[in-house]
Amino acid sequence: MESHAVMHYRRDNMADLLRSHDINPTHQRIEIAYALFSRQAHLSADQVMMIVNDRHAETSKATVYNTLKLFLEKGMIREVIVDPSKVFYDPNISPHHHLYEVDSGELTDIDAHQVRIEGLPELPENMETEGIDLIIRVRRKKA
Amino acid sequence: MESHAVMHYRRDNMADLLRSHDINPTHQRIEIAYALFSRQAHLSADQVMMIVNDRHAETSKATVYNTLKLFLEKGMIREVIVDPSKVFYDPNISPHHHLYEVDSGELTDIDAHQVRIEGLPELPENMETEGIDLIIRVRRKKA
DNA sequence: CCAATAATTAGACAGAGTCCAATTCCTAGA
DNA sequence: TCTAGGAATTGGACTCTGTCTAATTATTGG
Ligand SMILES: [Mn+2]
Ligand SMILES: [Mn+2]
Ligand SMILES: [Zn+2]
Ligand SMILES: [Zn+2]
Repeated sequence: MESHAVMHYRRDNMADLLRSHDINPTHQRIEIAYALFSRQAHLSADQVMMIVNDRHAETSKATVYNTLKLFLEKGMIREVIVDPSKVFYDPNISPHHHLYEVDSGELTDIDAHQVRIEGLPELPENMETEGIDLIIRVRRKKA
Repeated sequence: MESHAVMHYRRDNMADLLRSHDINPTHQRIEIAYALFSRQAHLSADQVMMIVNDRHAETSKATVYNTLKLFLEKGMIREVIVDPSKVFYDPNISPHHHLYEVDSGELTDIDAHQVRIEGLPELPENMETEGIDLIIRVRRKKA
């Protein structure tokens, strides 16, 4: 007996997920959300574009970028900045860090609850933390 | 009486600095190193380009990019990936983290010695850490 | 001084992301 | 059911960062 069922994201969950983040569900938005959430993977805009238009073209580049930005603003996804050439979008919004394999570009999640960061300096009074990004850059040992 | 004199980088230090990193000093490389080290600032390639060609054009875009990459390979500078649109180059190679003011793009150093990061998972046997990047993203409090 | 090598260069090119005006879609009300 | 108007989508031009290449220029050791 499982105490926590693994969340499965199906296409027909997407409209509710979108609405719960104050986003009007449309065909394109549902497809883009489904690309990210069904895979639970870190995808670039270009990868989202290819996934969504795999069978037949139906979503423009402008819409992919508009939509990812909208999801971001509404807090439905996160962005991960590790590769200087492209942004990755992350359907996992729970507090977590990243392990980045620099050669392959593979990104792995690290639960933030098991990590403690201590000794950070106080922020100036008029500043507030928006987020703390911890990235472990790893590479395959040579030879 | 100061126990530690603040390091001042002058144009005529640059050739030795370059040589100490196994880099052949040339006019362009000296100018680019001087742009970074005299300011001790985090600069984008484009900013370096503008600084170096401020008085009169003498260094091409290709050379700026070639040279920054060379400095990086030789471990003379670091790169900082926080902004999705451009890389920052950092003349400070001592272990440190970054505070990033997302609205202005301003980057501030945080000495790594005063920060402890605990609870990171073990790496797979065939992997090695290349670096740990900790970025505190802050924004000005609204109103 | 000369030949070999190293460094620089202009400019073409590529990829990520933005922008805009025109079109299409959706929905609330009549 | 029809329609007006706001919301969303679109193609494609555009910008910006960074790469590449073949030609030129600078440096160096003999
Ligand atoms: Mn479809
Ligand atoms: Mn000069
Ligand atoms: Zn993640
Ligand atoms: Zn720094």
